Amino acid sequence: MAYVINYSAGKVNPPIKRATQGDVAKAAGVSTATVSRVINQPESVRLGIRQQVQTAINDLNYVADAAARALASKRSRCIGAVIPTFANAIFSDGIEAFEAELNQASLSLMLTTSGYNADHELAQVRMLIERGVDALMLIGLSHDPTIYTLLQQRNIPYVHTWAYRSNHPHPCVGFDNYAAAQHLPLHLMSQGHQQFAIISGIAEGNDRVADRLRGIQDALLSQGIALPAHAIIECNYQIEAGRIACRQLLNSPTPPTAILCGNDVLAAGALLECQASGIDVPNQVSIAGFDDLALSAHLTPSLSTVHIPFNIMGQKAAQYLIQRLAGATPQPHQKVDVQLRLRDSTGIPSLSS
Amino acid sequence: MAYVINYSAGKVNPPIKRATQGDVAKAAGVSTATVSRVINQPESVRLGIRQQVQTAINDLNYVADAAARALASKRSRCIGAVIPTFANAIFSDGIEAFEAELNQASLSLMLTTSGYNADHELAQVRMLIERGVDALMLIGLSHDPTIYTLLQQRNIPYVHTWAYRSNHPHPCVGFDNYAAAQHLPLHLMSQGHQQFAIISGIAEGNDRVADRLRGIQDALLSQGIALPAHAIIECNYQIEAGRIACRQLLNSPTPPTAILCGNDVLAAGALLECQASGIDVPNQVSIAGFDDLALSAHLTPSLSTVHIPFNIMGQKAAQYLIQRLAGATPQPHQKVDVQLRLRDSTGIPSLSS
DNA sequence: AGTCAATTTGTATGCGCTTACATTTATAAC
DNA sequence: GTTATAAATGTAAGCGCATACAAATTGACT
Repeated sequence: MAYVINYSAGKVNPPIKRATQGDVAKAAGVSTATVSRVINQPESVRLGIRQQVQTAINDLNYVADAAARALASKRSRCIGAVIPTFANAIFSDGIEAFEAELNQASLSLMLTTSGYNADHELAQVRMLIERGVDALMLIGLSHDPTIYTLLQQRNIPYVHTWAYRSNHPHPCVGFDNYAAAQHLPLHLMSQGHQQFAIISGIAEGNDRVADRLRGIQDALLSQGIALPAHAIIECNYQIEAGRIACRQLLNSPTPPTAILCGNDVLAAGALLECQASGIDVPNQVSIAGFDDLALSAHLTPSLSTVHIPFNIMGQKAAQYLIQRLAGATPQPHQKVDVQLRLRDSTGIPSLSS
Repeated sequence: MAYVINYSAGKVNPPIKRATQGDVAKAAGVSTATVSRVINQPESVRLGIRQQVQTAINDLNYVADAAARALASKRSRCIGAVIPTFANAIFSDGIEAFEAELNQASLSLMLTTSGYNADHELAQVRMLIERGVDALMLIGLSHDPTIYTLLQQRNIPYVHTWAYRSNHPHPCVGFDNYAAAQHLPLHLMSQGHQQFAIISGIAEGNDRVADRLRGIQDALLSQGIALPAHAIIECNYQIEAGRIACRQLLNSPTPPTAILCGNDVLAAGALLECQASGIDVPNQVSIAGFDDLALSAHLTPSLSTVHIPFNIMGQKAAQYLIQRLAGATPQPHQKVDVQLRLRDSTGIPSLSS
C-alpha cells in the first residue's frame, strides 16, 4: 500500500527573503536610522534623501516587519475589542464604524466575543492584553474588576461603549440606556395606555438590559403604574423567545394593551407572533422596541422604537482611544443622543378592555 | 485666562515593569531557554524543573511579550480575515464559529471589512499582511490577482470560504452556490409554477451572487423556461431594496407566480412588501429565499429557503488554516452540504393566472 | 570668513524572545 | 562499572526595528 506524500507541503513557494530596513538603507546610501525616520517621521528628513529612501523602498518592495516594530517601539498598533456576540446584527453598525475609524489611524482591530459571559470576557481580555493590544474597547459598564486591574497595571487605555453614565468610574462613550428606555412608556401612557407588560433581555450581569428595564419600570411608576412580576418576562435576544413571551403575555387573564420590549429583536418576535395568531397591532395591542434595527422599519406594522446612532457611537469610541494613545485627555464620558421613532406598531389603546 | 492642565495624563498609573523571561529564569534557577521551553514545548522539560518554572511564572505574574515572540519565532499567531460587511448578520454565524475555532488553537482573529469593494479588499489584505498575520481567510472566490501574488510571495496560507468549486485553483471551504440555488426553482417548477422572477444581489464582482443567479437561471432553463431581462432585478442586500424590487415585479403586466430571491434579506423584503400591500403569500405569489437567517423561520408566512450550515463552514475553514500552519496538507477543497427548507412562503401556483 | 545654534544624519545599543548548537545529565546495553 | 546513546539543559546569537546620543551639516548673523 503506497501513500502519495506531498513533499512540497508548505514549501511550494520558496519563501522569498523579504527586504529589510538594512537593505533599503544600503540601496539608498543612508543609515537604517534614516530609513526608520522616513517611515515614522518623514518631516524630519530632508526632502532629497527622503525621496531616495522612498525610491529604494518602492524598488525593493520593502514592508516593515510589524513584530520588530512592536518590539522596538512598544506599540502594536492593534486595538482589542470584546463584544458579546456577532449574532443579531445588534453590534454590526457600531463595530463597523469603530473599525473604520481605527483604520483611518492605521490601527487594526482584534475582535473577540464573550458570549455574554463575564468569565469568558475576562479570559478574552487576558488574551488581548497578552497579544499586546495598545487599547481596549468593552461593551457595557459592568465587568469583572480584574479587568481593570490588568488594564491599569499595564497602563492600557480602554473605553466602554453601548452605555453611558455621567458619573461612571470608567470612561464610557454611549447612550443612557435608562433614560432612552423611558421614551416609549411615557409616550404610550400619554396615549392612554394603562395595562403594560415588558419583554426584556436577561438583566442578570447585563447592565444595558438592566438599565433599560429599570428605565421602563420607573417611567411607569412615575405615573403610578407598578407592574406585577408576571407582566415582566426576561429572555434571550431571539425572535423565537420574543414570540413565546408575547404569547404568554397575551394569554394572561389581564392582557396588556401595550408591550414594551427591551430590544427590537424581541419586539420583532412579539410582532410576528401577533401576526401569526391574528392579533391586530396596534389596535389590540401596541408593541414597542428598542435599537431600531434595519428590519424594524419594514415590519408590518412598522415598529415604533428608539433609534440609536450606533455608527456615531462606534466612531466616537474609536476616537476616544485614538486620542488617548496620542497622549491627549479626551472627555471620558461622552453621550450620544437617541431618538424616538414612532411608527405603526403603537397607537391608542382599544376601548374594549 | 488659565487652563487646567492635567499633568497626569497617561501617567496616572506608573507603568509597572513587567516581569521578563529572564526574571523568571533567575527566580526558577534555570536558563531562559528552559523557560521558553516550558512555555512552548512543556514535554521537553523534566517535570520537576517544569514545575519550578511554572511556580516562578505564577509568582511573578509573567506574561510573554507577544511582539518579541513574534519577532523571534516569525509567527504572530494572528489570522486575518476580510469580510464584505458586518451588516445583515449574513456573516455572523460563520465568523463566530471561525473565531471560536481559532481561539481553540490560541490564534487570534484580525477582522476587517471590504465593503464589497475589490480595491478596498486588496488594501485590507495588504494591511493584514504587513501586520504579519500567519494566515488569511477571504470570502468568495473572485479576488484581485495581486492578493495571491502577495500571499504566495510570503508563503502565507489562505482559504476561501462561503463558496466551493471542486476545480477552483485556490483552496476553498464552503458550499456550491450554483447548485444550492437550484433547489428552490426545481421544487417550484415541480409544483407547477411557470411564471418566475428573480431578485438577486448585485452579481458584478460577486461570485457568490453570480453563481446563485446562474444556478437559478440554469435550473429554469432545464425545464425550458428562459427569463426575460425585466424579470430579473439586481439590488443590494437590503430589506428596502427587496421591497422595491418585489413591488416592481408584481406590477408588471405578467406578474410572476413565484419570486426567487438570492438571499433571505431580499426575500424578507419581498415578503414584507406583499404583507404591506395585501398580497397573499403563497396563494398569489410564492417567495423563496436563500441563507436561512434566524428571522426567516419566523416571518409570516415562514420563508422557504436554503439552509447553509455557516457554523460548520466557519469551523472547517479555520481548521483548514490551522492544519496548514501545523505543516499538514488538508484537503484544499471542502464542501459543506446545504439543505432545502420548505416552509409556508411557497406553494402551488394559483389558477387565476 | 568665523562663530554659534539649529537641524539633519549616523552609530550603536537593546527591545524580549526563540533556537541552533554545545554541554551536561540521565538511561540503556553490555 | 563502562561505554554508547538519548534526553535535558545551557550558551549565545540574532530576529528587524526604534531611538538615545554623538557627529556632521546647514544657516543666520557678525
